[in-house]
Amino acid sequence: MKESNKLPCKLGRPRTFDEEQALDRAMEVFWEKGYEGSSLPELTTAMGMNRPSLYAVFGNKETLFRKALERYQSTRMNYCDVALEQPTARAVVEALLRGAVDAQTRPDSPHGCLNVNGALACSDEAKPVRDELIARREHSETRLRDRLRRAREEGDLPADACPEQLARYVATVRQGLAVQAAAGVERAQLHTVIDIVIQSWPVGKLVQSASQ
Amino acid sequence: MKESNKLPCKLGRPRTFDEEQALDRAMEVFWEKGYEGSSLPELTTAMGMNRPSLYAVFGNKETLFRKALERYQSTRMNYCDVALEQPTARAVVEALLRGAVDAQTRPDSPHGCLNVNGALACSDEAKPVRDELIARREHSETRLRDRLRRAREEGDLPADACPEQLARYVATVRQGLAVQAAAGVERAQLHTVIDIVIQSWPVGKLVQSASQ
DNA sequence: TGAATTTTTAACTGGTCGGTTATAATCTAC
DNA sequence: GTAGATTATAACCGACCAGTTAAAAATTCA
Repeated sequence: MKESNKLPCKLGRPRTFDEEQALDRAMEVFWEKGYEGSSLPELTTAMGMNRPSLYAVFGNKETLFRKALERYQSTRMNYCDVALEQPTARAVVEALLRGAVDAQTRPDSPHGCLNVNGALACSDEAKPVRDELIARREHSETRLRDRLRRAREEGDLPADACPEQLARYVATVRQGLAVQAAAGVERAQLHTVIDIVIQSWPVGKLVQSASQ
Repeated sequence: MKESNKLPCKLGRPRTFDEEQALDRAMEVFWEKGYEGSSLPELTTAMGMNRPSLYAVFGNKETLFRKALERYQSTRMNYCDVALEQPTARAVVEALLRGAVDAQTRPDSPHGCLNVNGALACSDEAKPVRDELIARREHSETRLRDRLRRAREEGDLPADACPEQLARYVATVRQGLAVQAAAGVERAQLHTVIDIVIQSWPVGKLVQSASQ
């Protein structure tokens, strides 16, 4: 059984590519064109490697995509951990949204979020990867929900606040921002959207009575 | 010049399909699988017609998609006109968002919004289609912005409110809801997201001071 | 009946898809 | 220098893609 040893052996002809850099390039192609919109010739060209090497190192297109997702998580979504450690729920939400917008509008990367761009609607063949993306977005929402539950316990949110609902709300805004970023909306404009969310945080009876 | 006469002539072999119904089926396929994820065999099967007829009646895949977009606008986005005629900005926004969620979570239709699902990230070949969708979403946002401007003139919104920013915010939430709906989130849960938006509307200095 | 018109059917076109195979090139270890 | 290991190159595979063509079938009108 010939298992793909990822470590480039010292024996044999040397590789002409760096595995991590190649994965970054693949991530960017998927990010910009989606899973189905990315062809193998595009991927191999961007990655600076030939097709048999791609299959030897990364398996196939789907496993390459999943590894690109992992890479995206560890290099572009690292603001999430920082955000969830903020002292207040309000600061958590703001850091999460502003971090998302900044990551989604970097001039040196495709715009939008790979976890949304990768596959939103797709053919039956691509549905496993779409479901993977859905699961990742849900996981992110779950982490926020748990953090908001803690905030309520700490008195940082009103006792009648609903962490599930608030997390769903923030996740919705975040995904909406991703759609806008993918469409080319400027970073500054997206931050003004976050201003509105933050101005009215936390949403509860206090705000409701004041705004009426 | 043989222009495609859409009207089925009384002469010749009769059609086995209804043009409007066929377009509805095509719309649903594009809605569920996106422009690139929809193949011609899938489309012709769903539409109950053969390929030469499809080309004779609808042009090609891209023009079929654009006609499906028109059909979507006139049959599934008709809540927009009603929403924009609501008496207050708050009622406009609520009708717009609730109408969107209801249209995006109908049990007899694909979930999500065709204007987002159709093409978010795609290959170079499909970019004209993607740009058409972006333009349609922008147009929708522009209509809301104009309505909010009117609301400010009418004193329905604070004088220091920013219609552009508010419209962008609502559009962002709306597109976020579309992503969530496409992922299979329940209608009721999405309505609770709207509850939050509406509770804190209008967002302004009043709310800001109250929430702090 | 038969000519004209339109649609259906089925096969075909060149091109691209993801994935594989065989061989040539390039390295280390001995 | 040579054997063994690994990668690069290029051609190939069957399947499917969007789009077209040619002929058969079904209708109306004369």
